[in-house]
Amino acid sequence: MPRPPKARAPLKQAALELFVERGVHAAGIRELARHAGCSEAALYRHWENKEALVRALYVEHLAEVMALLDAAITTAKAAASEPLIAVQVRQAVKAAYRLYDEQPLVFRFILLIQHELAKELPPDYRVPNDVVIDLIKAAIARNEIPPCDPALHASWLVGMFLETATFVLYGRLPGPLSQHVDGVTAAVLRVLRVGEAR
Amino acid sequence: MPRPPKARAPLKQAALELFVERGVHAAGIRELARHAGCSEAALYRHWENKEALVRALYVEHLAEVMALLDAAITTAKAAASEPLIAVQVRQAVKAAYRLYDEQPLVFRFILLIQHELAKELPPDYRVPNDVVIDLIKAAIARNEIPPCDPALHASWLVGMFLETATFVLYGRLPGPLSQHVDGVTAAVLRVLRVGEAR
Amino acid sequence: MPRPPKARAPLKQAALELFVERGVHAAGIRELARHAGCSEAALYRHWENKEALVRALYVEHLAEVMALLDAAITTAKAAASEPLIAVQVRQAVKAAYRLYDEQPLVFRFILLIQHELAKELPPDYRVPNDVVIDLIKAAIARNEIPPCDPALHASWLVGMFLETATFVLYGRLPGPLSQHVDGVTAAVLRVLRVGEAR
Amino acid sequence: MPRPPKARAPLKQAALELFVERGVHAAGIRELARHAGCSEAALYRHWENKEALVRALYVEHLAEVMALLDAAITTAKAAASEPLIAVQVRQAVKAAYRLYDEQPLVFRFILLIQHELAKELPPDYRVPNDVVIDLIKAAIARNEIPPCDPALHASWLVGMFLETATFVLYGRLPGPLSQHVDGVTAAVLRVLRVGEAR
DNA sequence: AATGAATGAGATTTCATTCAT
DNA sequence: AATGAATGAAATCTCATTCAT
Repeated sequence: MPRPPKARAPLKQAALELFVERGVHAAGIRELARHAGCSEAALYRHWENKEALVRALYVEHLAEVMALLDAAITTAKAAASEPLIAVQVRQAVKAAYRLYDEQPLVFRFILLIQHELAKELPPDYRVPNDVVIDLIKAAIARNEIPPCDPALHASWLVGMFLETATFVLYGRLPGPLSQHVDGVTAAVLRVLRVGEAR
Repeated sequence: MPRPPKARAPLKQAALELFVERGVHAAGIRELARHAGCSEAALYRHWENKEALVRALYVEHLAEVMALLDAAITTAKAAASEPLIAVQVRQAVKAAYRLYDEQPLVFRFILLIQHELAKELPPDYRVPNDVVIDLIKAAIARNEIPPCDPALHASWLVGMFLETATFVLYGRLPGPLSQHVDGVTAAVLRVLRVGEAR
Repeated sequence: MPRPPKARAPLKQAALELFVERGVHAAGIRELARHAGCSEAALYRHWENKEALVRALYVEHLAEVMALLDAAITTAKAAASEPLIAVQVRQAVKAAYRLYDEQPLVFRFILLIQHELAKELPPDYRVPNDVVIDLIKAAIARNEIPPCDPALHASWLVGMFLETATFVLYGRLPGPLSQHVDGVTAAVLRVLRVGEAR
Repeated sequence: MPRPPKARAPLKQAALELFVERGVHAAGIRELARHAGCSEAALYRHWENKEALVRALYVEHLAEVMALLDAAITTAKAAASEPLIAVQVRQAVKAAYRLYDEQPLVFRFILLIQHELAKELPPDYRVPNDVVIDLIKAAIARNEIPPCDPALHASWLVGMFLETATFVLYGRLPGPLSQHVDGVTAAVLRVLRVGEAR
C-alpha cells in the first residue's frame, strides 16, 4: 500500500492560484513550490515538466466543466410552460455560474489559458463550445427554435454567458454571478427565438 | 538636427505581429529586433521597456477603436423603418468587423491582452464597454428599448460581438467576419427588445 | 571670435551633482545630458569620453583646493601669541571648511573619487596630503613642534580634518562645518605638541 | 536531504577579494562566479542580487569588527599608571589594526563601501562610530578626560585611526599597520586631554 | 523519496560611444 | 555644430530543469 503523494494536491492548488493571479508564464517553479510548501523538484515527480502540469490542470478542470454541463443538459426535463431548450439553458448556466461563484479560480483558469492551449488539444477534443452547438442543433431538430446556423448562434450564447462573468469579474456588474442566471437565460432564449419556431 | 527615427515604426509593426502570433511573453526582444531590422537596444530609446511598448501599443490601438466606434455611433441617423439604436448598432458592428477583416492584427492584439492590461489603465479610462453602456442608456432615454440594466445588457452585446469574432478566428465560423454584421445586429436587437418599449 | 561653448559648463555642473549624488558609475551619459540640458553627444565634443570628464573635474577641483590651501598657508603670519604653524592650520582649515559649506559638491566629489583616481595620477602629482606633510616638516624646521614623523602626523591631521566633515555630512555633528574650525585647530595643535618643542 | 551548499563560501570570498581589488561595480557577476568556481546563477540562490551580497558582506564583517571592538573595550582594565580610557583606546586600536594586518581585505572592504551603504542601514544600527562616542562619554563620566562634545571628539579619534590605515594602504606610511598602535594611541590621548580633567 | 543547490541557456536591460542628418 | 537615433558589448538577472545527498 503506497503512501499517498503529499505534494501533488498542494502543487495543483498553488498552480491554479498563481497561474490565475499572475499568469501562467509569470508564475515560476520556485514560487509554485513555495506556495505549495514543497520543494521545486517535487513538481517533476508528479508531472513531466511545468507545461505538463498546465495541460493536466486544464484537461482535468475542463472535464469537470464538461461533466457539469452534460449533467445539467441531460437531466433537464421539458415542462408544460417551457420547452426543453429553455430548461437546458437555465440549468447549464446555473451549474456553470455556481461553479464560478464557488470555485472562481477554476473558471478563470480555463478562460485564461484556453486560447494558449487551443492548438495543443487534439482537434476532435470536445469542448464546451461543442456542447452548445449540439444543444442548438437538437433544439432545431425538436422544432423548439427556428432553423438557424448553430455555430453562429452558439457563439452568441457563449459570448453572452462569458461576458456576463467577465463583467462581474472586473466589477462592472455586481456579484455573485448566480444572480444573473435568469437574466442570461432569458436573453439567450430571445436570441434563439424560442417559441417562434414555425 | 539628429537623424529621424528609423526603428520606431518597424518595431511597432513587428511587435504587433509577433505578440499576436506567438504571445506577448513568448516574443522576445531579440526576435522583435530581428523582425524590425534593428538592434535590440533601439527599443529602449523609444519605450522604457518591453512592457511599456505593449502598453503603448494597446493604448494607441484602443484609441483607434474608440474613435471608430464613436464615429460610427454619432454619425448614425434613425430611418423611417429603424430606430436610431438599430442603426447605431449596425454601424458600430460593421466598423469594428471591417477593422477586424482589414487589420486582423490590431483586433486580435487588443483581444489578446485586454485582460492583462485592464488593471493598468487609469480607472476612469473610457473603453469600448463604456461606449456600449452609454449607447444603451441613450436608447432607453429615447424610449427605443424597454428600461433595463445597461451594464448587464452591455455585457451581452459585447459578448455576442466578441465571441463571433473569436469563433471566426479559430475557424469555428467562416470568415470574413463582416458577413456576420447583419446577423449579430439582429441578435443584439432581439436581446435589447428593440421595438418592445412600452 | 568663436562663440563660447554652451554645453561645457552645464555638463560639468551636472556631472558634479550626479556623480556625488549617485556615484560616478551610476550616473550615465544620458542622465548627465538630460540634467545639463544638452545632447548626449555634446559630452564628446568637450572631452574624449566619460572617464576624461571625471579626470578633468577631479584635476580642476583639486587644483582649486590646492590653491586655496597654498594661499591660506603662505599668507599666514605668526603672531606674538601664536606660532606660525597654529595660524597656518587655522587658516587652512578655515579655507577648506568654507569651501565645504559653500560648495559642498566640490568637496564631496573630491572625497568620493580620490581613491578611485589615486592610481591614475602621475606619481609625483602634488595632493593636499603633501601640503600637510610639508607644513609639518617646516614647523619642525622652525622648531615650533617637536621632531616627529611628518607623514604619520599628517595622516592624523588629515584624518581629524576629514572625519569632522564626514560626521557633519552624515548628520552626526551639526553644521555648518565652519563652526568647527577652532575645535579642529586646537585638537590638531595638541596632536602636533605645538609649544612643547624643546 | 539536499546537497550542502558548495558555492556560498567561495562566492563570499571571491566577492571580498574582487570588490576590494577592482571596486564593487567593476567586479561583475561573471568574474565573481569564475573566481568562485561556480555558475553565475548560483549567486542568486544565496542572495537576492548582487547588491544584497554586498550588503550581507558588509553587515557580517561589520558585526565582526563590532565584536572585536566591544571585546577590546570591555576587557580593558585600568592600571596604576594608566586610566581606563587609555587602555581601552590602545586595546581597541590594537585589535582593529591586527585585523587590518591579518585580514586586510575585510578592513579595506568596510572602508571601501561604508559611504555607499551608510544610508541603507537602519538608522538605529550601531556602528563603530557609536562605540567610540560611548567610549568618550564613559570616560567623561569617570572623570578621566575633561568634559567635551563626545561626537566631535569621536570624529577626531575615528579620523586619526582611519587615516593612518589609509596612509599605510597607499604606501604613504610603512606597514604593518600594527607598528603604529602606540603612536595613534598617544595622539588620541592628547586629543582627549587624558589626565587633564578637573 | 524528497530536498534545496547548482546550472546552462537565454531573457531583459544598460552602457558608453558612434552615426546620420 | 549639434542632435537624438542607433548600436555592440556586456551587465544583471530569471528560468525550467537536473543533480548530489
